[in-house]
Amino acid sequence: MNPLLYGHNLEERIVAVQQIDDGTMRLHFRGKDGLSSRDERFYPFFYLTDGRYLDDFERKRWVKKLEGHLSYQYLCAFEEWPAMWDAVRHVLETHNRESLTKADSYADLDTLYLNTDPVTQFLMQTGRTLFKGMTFEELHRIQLDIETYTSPPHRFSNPSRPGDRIILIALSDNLGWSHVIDGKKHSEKEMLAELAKILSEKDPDVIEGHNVIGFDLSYILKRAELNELTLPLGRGKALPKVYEGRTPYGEIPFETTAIEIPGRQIIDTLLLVQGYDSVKRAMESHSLKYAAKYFGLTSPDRTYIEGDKISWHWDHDPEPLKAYALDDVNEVRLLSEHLSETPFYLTRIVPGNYGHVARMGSAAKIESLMVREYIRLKHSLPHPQEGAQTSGGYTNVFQVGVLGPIIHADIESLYPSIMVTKEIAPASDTNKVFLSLLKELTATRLEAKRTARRLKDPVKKSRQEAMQSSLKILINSFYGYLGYNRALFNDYKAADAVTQTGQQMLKQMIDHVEKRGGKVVEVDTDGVFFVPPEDVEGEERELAFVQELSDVMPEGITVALDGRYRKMMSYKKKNYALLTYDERIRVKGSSLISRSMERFARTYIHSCIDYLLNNDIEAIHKLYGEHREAIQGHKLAVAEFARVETLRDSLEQYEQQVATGKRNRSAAYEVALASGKPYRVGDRVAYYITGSDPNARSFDNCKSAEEWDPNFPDENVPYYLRRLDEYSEKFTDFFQPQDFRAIFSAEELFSFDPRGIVPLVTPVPAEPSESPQDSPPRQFGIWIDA
DNA sequence: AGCTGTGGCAGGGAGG
DNA sequence: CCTCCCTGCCAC
Repeated sequence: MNPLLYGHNLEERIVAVQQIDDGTMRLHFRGKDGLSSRDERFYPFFYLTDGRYLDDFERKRWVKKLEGHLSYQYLCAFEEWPAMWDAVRHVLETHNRESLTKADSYADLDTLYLNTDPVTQFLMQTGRTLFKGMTFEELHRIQLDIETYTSPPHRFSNPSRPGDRIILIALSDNLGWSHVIDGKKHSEKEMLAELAKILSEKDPDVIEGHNVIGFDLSYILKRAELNELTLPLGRGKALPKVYEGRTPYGEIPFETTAIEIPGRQIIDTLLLVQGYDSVKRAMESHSLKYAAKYFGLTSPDRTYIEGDKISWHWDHDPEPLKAYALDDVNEVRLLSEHLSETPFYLTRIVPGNYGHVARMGSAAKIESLMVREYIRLKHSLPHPQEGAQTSGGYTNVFQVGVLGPIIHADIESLYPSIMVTKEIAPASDTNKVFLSLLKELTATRLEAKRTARRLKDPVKKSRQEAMQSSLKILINSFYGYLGYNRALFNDYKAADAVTQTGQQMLKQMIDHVEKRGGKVVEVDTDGVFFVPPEDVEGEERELAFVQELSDVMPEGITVALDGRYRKMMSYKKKNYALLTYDERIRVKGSSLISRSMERFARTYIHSCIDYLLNNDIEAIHKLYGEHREAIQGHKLAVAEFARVETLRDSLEQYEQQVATGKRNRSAAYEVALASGKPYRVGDRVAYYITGSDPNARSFDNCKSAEEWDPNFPDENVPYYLRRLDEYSEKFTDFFQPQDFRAIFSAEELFSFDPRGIVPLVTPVPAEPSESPQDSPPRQFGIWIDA
């Protein structure tokens, strides 16, 4: 077993655990051959925290005291203050000095570690340890959703408000069981006791729900407290642990609450959806209903009840509520199956339990791997570097217009490959763990990829696929970790070396394509779009050409064919569209496709691109005319022309910042304020522009989309016509000026003649390159450990 | 409270 | 009109 990837050994499986007096764990394993074996092992890893048990003042004091390589992260791991102080005192006494410096032995800390309660430690770790060797299907997962009563006129239920309470608890599991605890038949206290009883009998490994941490569990625990009931929801009747986050303004305790239930893992599908969308950025909302639809998990006869109708239903027509709640837990189960397999398999590798790994970011995962190995080596940890990274990927556009055929060649895993081949690693990583980890994870990924290809069984195949794709994300984060200002092992010079090398390699690829007679259209970071030389025709020759590119690259760097396209519309850097050989269109870039645009604009631009790539100029002219007419004739529904924005700050904060001149007025906030409704951070506001001035300032001519009345449409027609023209102007560079004017004009169709209009191709002149001494030196802020 | 990085486009508003 | 700054969203 490779110690770096401790826990990844699938040959063994822990079947039982026993605590020995001195705190050592006795773990019982069963080998793959089915034979039992026994191993006594000191429990090797603790729960790494970010020092939340230390207040800032104390932490800084220790950071200062333990200069250079420090141990504070290790010491912070102790749950209780007294235990930590004992540890510090003991270490200092043993070493007979006032402070720890470099590379002190941690032998003594092993002894101190015994001071923490091993059972608690173990239960915290069950996700990582007991689940090792298990498959996702073997987990017993229970889904939970509560419905609450809200006393009118409030919009959100509040567990502390008289009259508000839990009215239904819906449960289901992955074995086909489901149940509703009915608030009409039981008092709230009985409902909560029933929940504890069911959890104890069913004894699930995992509790799942959408916003289950932020809402359901918080609400349940608060109501239990008010009902003076202790809720043994954990294994061995352990009580849930609640960590109230310290918010500076002390509001909305829901959002900062962390909950742990010993022996069980909590999976919040809201967090999984947010994590998924933070990479993809394609979802309009992170609600359960939207996410279920987005992933195609909704059943056709599902019951929907609006949040503000729940209390009404409870009073007048309670039956549909049960169906609704059961549909919710059903969707949670499917959503979780879709998104939690990845973090589940990562718990084999990353220290931390399943619930924790599901919430961890990439940098936290890498850091925990690094720290675990340093502790295993009994070596101290470095302090984060001050400063900032100064460079990134190379991006350029060489041709604007419609071109084809197109090859997209990209360098496979550019940054990880550079780090491995050029041995770029943090300078502070004296034990050379970083690169070993990177290489080991890459090898593990390739193995999973090979296995996935080999397997026939779709379930096993998809498991390997989930494993390899989760490793890919982790591997790609190693570069980001180098430039992360809070990383213990960050190294900005190393990060810059990686991007600089990447730039060189991309330019090398561009040069070679041009040398061979290809026409480079657009490049970004690790890939090149180009029209191949004339002699390169057909897929086979294109592949051979890409192989040629690969051969001129340095050892260890591979170029692959990422895609081949009939045509490409090159617009600006990071903004383009592709026409595939099976006639599909792919649009990329914030100026061509963005959620901040009006919906009519998104479809309009998409259609224009479609017609442009298919050389149907007449259709563009027609489309433009139709849109003009629709706007002028008030034929668009409000959803088509409304803008939807997310409120990122509270209304109070917005008003205060506007009053002090720190911020401009903005339409979304003005609409929210005018509505008088209790908007909260994260709520989305849909609004449109009124009046008749095409250049109206949006913040004093805006109205909520809900107020729009199709019988008395008051949207600002000149304004929306101007928007249409602005969107049309994106296509200026694709035509001769007179052609452009003819296409995007309101003239009748019969007077428009598309013959002879051909989309242009324009080479982009090279930007004047800045000589380094001309640019002012980059200013660095003062580093503050917040 | 928790957070992987840089590069790039566009829109709104304020002020010259 | 232009420039600057800020924010949002997106590509990799």
